[in-house]
Amino acid sequence: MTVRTRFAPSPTGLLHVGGIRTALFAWLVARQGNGQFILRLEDTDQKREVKGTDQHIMDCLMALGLEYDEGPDKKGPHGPYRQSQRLDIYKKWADKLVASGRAYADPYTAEEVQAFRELAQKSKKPFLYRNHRPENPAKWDGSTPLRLKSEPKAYKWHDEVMGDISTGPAVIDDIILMKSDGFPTYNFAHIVDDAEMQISHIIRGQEFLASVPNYLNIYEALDINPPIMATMPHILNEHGNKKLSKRDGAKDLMDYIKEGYLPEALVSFIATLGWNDGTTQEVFSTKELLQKFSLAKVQRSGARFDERRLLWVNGNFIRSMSLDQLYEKVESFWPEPAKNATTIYKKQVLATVQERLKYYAELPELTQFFFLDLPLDPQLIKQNKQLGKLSNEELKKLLTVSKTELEQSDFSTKDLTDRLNSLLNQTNQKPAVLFSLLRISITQTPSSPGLSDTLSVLGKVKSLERIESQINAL
RNA sequence: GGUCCCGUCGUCUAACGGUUAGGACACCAGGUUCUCAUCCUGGCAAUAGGAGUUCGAUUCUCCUCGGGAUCACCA
Repeated sequence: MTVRTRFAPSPTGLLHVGGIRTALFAWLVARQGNGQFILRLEDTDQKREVKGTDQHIMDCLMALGLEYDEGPDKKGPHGPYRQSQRLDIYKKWADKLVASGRAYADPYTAEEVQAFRELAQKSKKPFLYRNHRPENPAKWDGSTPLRLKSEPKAYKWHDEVMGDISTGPAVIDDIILMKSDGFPTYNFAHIVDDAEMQISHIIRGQEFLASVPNYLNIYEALDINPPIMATMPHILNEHGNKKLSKRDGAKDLMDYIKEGYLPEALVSFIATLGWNDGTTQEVFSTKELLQKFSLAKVQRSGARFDERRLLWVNGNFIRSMSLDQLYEKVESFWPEPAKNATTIYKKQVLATVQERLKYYAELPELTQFFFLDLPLDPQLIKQNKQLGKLSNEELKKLLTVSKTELEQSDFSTKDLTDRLNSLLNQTNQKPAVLFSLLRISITQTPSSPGLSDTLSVLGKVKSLERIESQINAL
């Protein structure tokens, strides 16, 4: 069997972590099986469609490296890959069902159906349209909905993730296949498309699980063998009480890319949200995922989205890069004043912050003092536990002595370290006092890389200049 | 409400029916000549509850409770 999986989003909004995980797993299954991964846009609801989101979806997949073999912008043998361009195909299959007596025209208005529904709710019974099925429906002319003439029965089926599932006949109903606007419903369209496109595995979110028995009924009516099904549990928001959604503050996946999260880190994090290989491995490269992923080990319960863990994973990837690699990735994230700095200088700066960078967008905050003189902030000294106790005169004295000593340094890290040690002896001060004072004087920021590294990279002229400014300000 | 799925540290998770219930994130404490970070060491912290099967249950069964999904001319 040729493995063919698909990602079939509707272009009605931005893609977040939950949606992309379904795509990732489908992609992994396709690549593992040497098969194809297909992108299909399910744009059958013109009202809900949001312009531009189709492109956004494609951009997200590309950003994460989830390349698809067939899709709206990629030719394939089973196109087109937009449902709105396949209406004649659905019509053909619908006619087949009409001909075989398994579909009929819905004679009621939406209001009438709604009245049935409310009646059922009042008597605390589940609403079933088939209880109102007309005896002699008119011939379907496309101006009314087309409904499945269902055959209620119990179903048992296997889900690659959820295991064996069984339901009773009560969940089977005459669901709508074609809407009165000529578009198919999702329920019908995806079955037709998956068959036409020879999809082998349907990998999708939990929201569809309850509808599977109805789908099985359609598959039978159409005489199609259902594909393998795998249902992904939802990713929940950080409170664990709701499925992740944009409205709940779930970030658009592109936002993470823009903030400088690595695609590989996002992939690893998303994959391990509800999946693990059974060992204690916490971070996976895409290559490793291709070797180790399996639907059978996907968790059945929903996982919460915890951004702190993503932060850790991302930092992990950043630290594992070579300086040159990192330098390349970080190019567009430098602070404005770094524009005129040399490559060599920027690389030196980058080396000092590589281990404290969690995502690229932090770079300006972490490094700006290397590129411009920040305004003196007296609070930094005042609020320091040790320095706050000293008088301005004492501080001045310490800085002056330090300046004199550092003026003789060649500003190599080695020499700086030696001279800083010697200064500790000369002034009889603890590092917590002297080094803090120097660090604050030079960076004017609450936290920064180590002192000798910072001095060395910043250089003799700038360093002494800043110490001088601090002395004058006291 | 009906139906379906799920329930191990705060979070992500591991544990052929036999483990002092393990790891990771987060958090806390200590160390790495200063801060932040990294790294190292240590700490906190869980089988939702109750029956049953069994010599023995996180694991199997049932009930209760809790959470989620779904019940649209949305997907």
